[in-house]
Amino acid sequence: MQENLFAELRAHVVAALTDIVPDLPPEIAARVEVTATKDEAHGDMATNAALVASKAARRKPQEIGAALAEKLGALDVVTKAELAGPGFVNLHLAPDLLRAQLPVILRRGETYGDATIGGRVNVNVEYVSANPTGPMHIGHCRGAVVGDALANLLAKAGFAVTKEYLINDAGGQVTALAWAAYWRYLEAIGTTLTEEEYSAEVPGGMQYRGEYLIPVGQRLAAEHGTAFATESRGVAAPELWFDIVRETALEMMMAGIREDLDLLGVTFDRFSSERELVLKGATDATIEKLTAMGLIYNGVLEPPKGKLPDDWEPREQMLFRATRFGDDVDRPLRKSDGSNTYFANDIAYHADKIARGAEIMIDVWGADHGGYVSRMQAATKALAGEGRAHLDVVLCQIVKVLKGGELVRMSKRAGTFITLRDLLEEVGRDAVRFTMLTRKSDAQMDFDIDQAIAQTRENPVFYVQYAHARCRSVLRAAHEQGLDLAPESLANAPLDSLDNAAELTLIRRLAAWPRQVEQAAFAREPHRIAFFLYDLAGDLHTLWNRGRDDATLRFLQPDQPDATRARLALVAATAMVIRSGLAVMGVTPVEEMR
RNA sequence: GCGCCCUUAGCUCAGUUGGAUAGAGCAACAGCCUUCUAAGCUGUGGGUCGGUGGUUCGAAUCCACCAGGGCGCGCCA
Repeated sequence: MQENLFAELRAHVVAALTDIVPDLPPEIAARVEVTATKDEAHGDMATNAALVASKAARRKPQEIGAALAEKLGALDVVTKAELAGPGFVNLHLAPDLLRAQLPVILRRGETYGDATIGGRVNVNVEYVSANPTGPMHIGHCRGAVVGDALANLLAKAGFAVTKEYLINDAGGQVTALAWAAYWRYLEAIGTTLTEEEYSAEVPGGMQYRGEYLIPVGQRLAAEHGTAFATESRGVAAPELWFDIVRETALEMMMAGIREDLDLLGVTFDRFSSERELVLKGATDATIEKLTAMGLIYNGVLEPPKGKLPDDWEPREQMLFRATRFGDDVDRPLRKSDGSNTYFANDIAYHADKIARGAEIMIDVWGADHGGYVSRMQAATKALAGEGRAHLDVVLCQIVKVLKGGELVRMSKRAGTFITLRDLLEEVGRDAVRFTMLTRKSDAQMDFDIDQAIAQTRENPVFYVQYAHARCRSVLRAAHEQGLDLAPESLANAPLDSLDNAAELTLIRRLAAWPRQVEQAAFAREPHRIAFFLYDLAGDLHTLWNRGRDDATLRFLQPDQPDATRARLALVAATAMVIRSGLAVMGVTPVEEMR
């Protein structure tokens, strides 16, 4: 008995097909699929084996299918196999085979569904990587949840996963942060400057005017008094204060971000610092390496088509030959002042990941970075050589927040944007995480606050949580009646009495969980777990409601201890799979609804 | 102008990687509460999968072109 019923049946199908077509090429055998049927009238599973083998065997699909149906129909585990449509073979499984999944689930617990397709390959999942210039807002939230769930999913599928966050603490925005924090410092020590007078003294003008930097200024004032200002409490020479102000601001911003991540339940194995890499000389070393490979040259880029930037002028720059790896244009590595671009540092960072052993890198980015994908992939191809380490990018489209049917406006200026913390306080962690996974990440999403906290079927969070709570409620009631609920005890229960259609539908769904994990991991689409759980919850609720019309279908049947134990096994297994799925999503299962 | 993403029921969205008669929730319509079990349940109606061609046994899915929406396009990160 295999844990994955689909894999088990597929093995039977491939064996039978090999008998019928002895010289079947392996690449054809690899295309054989065993899938769940859409329509239960078509049986439990269907295979495309005859269709994919037809061409290689030079025989009609129907002919191979008929032979296949005959062989498969003779198996103990198959009650009926029939040729259908253009050459599918539909399999009706022995109910015993389906029921036998329950003891497997109960014994495996939450590890049921763990897959091996990852082969312990090292995967580095990088997500969030919000600039440490302010609190996390809702735009970061989706990437955080998607990245975290994807990493969990890949781990469950058998990959060796590292969750990583890159702190962008090297660029010009950190300089801007320091100047903004310095303003709050001047305020804290009672400067007579106005904000606009100050801003005029800041190179490029002051950014980051949100109130969240006030505590930074207060701490600087508390620790350093007026030492960082002129005697008249004006702007002192940056040499005097800049490094300390920058460090203090960075430290406090990162502490806030880590708190936010913690509230969201998002965890990392590693925080990498861009500045540390730069100080180590990683960027220069990477540029040297690429130069040695003949991939760096100095040249002038064509101006972009369409509307020109106002200050466009042709300029010679150090360029990376991204076009050699499929990108549209070669990409600059140095700014005109000779400093490195962010792209250059990012190449060095990905080289660092490869050096640390990453075989697959997955970056979760916002959609506004979509134009950056092909150049980064070009760079990793250049660094890793064809075939080895490679980069996948998951783009998360923007999230619009709705409340009371109205769009909640977000402006990053003046701190009017919704922070992640605001959202968590209003909706709660579990609802935020689940809701963020109810769309595929490359589709735009409307986050409806009212719906996320509604207690109706429209709200998938509630619906799935409620299913779990109902299972637990039945198990609690059984426990109070003195029934033995130990997994091993339930696993040994006689299960023949589980023969109602709604019960078998639920078991089929449970049996599909391992395959669902594999496919979601393969596609790098954690949202599929949310949809699976929603369907599973629906099956459980349907069965529950059947008990309203037909009391013999209720879970606890005082006069029938064997039937009760069988149903408790089903309920316990259902709760187990829901927990297992919620664990991937990072959502807490609830024991009861309040 | 170019590149990437999106377009599926009145609305919000799935769609098992190319499979059978395209699914769910909401809304609409028709039934159902002295319940371990109505913070609902059961059923019905509703579709040219944005459009046009192509690839093949077979297309919502792959390719080309077109239309609409979003994002991006040298010295921001």
